[in-house]
Amino acid sequence: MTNRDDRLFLEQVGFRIRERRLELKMTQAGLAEVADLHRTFIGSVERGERNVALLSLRRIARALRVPVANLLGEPPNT
Amino acid sequence: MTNRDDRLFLEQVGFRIRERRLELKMTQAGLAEVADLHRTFIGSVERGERNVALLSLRRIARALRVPVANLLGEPPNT
DNA sequence: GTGTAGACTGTGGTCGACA
DNA sequence: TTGTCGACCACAGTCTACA
Repeated sequence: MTNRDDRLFLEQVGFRIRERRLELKMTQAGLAEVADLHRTFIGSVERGERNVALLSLRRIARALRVPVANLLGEPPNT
Repeated sequence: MTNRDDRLFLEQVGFRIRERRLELKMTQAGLAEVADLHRTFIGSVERGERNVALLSLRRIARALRVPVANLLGEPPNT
């Protein structure tokens, strides 16, 4: 558990967060402050090292002004 | 932290999980087995008592054969 | 500006038992 | 069949410090 597939998924989520953050020209520290999370934690999430909890992901999504779903990289649906 | 808004969000996610589970005529124990999570944990998630982690939410979504985004109850976007 | 490392606290998640 | 109640362990998330 935390097999290859899981890691890949978390890495993709992390990558989308980073992409969006850079799009907004924010730093990790800046995002951390808006999301009310710690800077080092944001960094490890972006690297796909953390199995982030739903409420934290939502805080990040809000700080990036996108729906949580946009960070998941799933096919749009139903 | 775990303010009213957060609780409401988790409750909505929980409700969507329960809705979908009943649609598939599964029991909590049945869902738990397919998702490889514990029965009591599924129950508490459905009640919105748990800030479920992303990988666990994904396991649940897969067991319910829906994208994770479908459980979030967000407006479709971008 | 970011990654890493370590120590720490709270809670995600397991499990068994009983209503 | 589901909710609840502990007891328990792993890890989410904080924080400081240094490259």
